[in-house]
Amino acid sequence: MHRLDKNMRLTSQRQVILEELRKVKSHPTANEVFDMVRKRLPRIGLGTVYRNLDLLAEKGIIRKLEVGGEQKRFDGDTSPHYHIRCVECNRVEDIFIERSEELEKSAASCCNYQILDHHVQFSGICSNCSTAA
Amino acid sequence: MHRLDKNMRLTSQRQVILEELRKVKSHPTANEVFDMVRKRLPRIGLGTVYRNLDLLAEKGIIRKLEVGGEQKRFDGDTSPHYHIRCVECNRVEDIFIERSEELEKSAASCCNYQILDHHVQFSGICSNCSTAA
DNA sequence: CTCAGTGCAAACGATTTGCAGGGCC
DNA sequence: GGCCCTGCAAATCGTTTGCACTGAG
Repeated sequence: MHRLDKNMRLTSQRQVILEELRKVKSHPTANEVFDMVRKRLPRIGLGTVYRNLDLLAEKGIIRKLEVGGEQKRFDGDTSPHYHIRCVECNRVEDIFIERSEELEKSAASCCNYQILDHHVQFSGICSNCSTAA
Repeated sequence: MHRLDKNMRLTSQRQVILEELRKVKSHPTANEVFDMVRKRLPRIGLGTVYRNLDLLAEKGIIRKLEVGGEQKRFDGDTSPHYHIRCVECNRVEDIFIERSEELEKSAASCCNYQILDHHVQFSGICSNCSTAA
C-alpha cells in the first residue's frame, strides 16, 4: 500500500480491495469490486467496499471515474491518462495520450476559475462491438 | 421548438420545459427544471419532466451532461462547448474554447475504437468560492 | 377518434448510513 | 484499551415505470 494516514488502518479488507483493483484493467464498478473481493473474503459487506473505495480515492491511492452511465467506476492506475467508453457495451478503456496542458491554459483564459484539473472522456464503439454489429 | 418527429406531440409541458431550460445558463438538474416549470404548470409531475428531458436529449434538441456529482444536468445550448465544475459549490459553467480535433485523432491512433465524440470536463474553484474561502 | 403523453405513486438501483460488535495499532 | 473499521440491514436519493386518464393531431 502507498502511504497511509496516521489514523488509517491497514485492514485485510482494505488491502484485498486495493490488490484486486490493481489486478485488473477493466475499471470495475463498486459491485464488480465487491464480487472480485468476495472470492477472497466471503463475509465482506458491500458497504465496506464502498467505504474503502471512497477513502482510497480521497487519498489519491486509486481514482474514481465519473464516466457517464449509472455507476461510478474505479481505476487502480493513478498515472495521468484519459478514458474511452464504448457506447454499445459500456466497456471503459484507457487512453494514454499526453495530457494537453494547452487545454487548461485556454480554459483559464476564458473563465475566472482557478483550474484544478481536467479530464477528457471519449466515446465510441470498441472493436468487439463493431465486428458484432 | 425545433423539428419534431412525426409522432412527437407538442404538449404544453414539453414546450414549457424547453423554454425554461433555454432561459437559463445554469445547467439545471431534472429536479431544478421541475421547480422552474412548476411555477407555470403547477400540476406537472416529476416523471413527465424526466421523460421529456430524456426525449429532448435523444433528439439532440438539448444536451444531457454527465459532469460528475450525483445528478445529471441539462443544457439548452447544443452548440459545441466544454464545461467546468466548481468543486466547492458544484456550479457548472460553459467553456467556449475551440473543440480540439487533435484529441480525437491522437486517441484514434492509440486504441482501436471508432471514435464518436469527446468531451472535456474541467474542475476548479469559481471566483465566488475563492473569495469566500 | 386514436394513441402519444400525462399525473400519480409505487418500484428500482446505486449508494449511504446507523449501530453494535471486532480487531488493528 | 481506544477507536477505526466492519458486517448487516434499513434508509436515502435520483430516476424509472405501470396504469388509467387526458388531450393533441
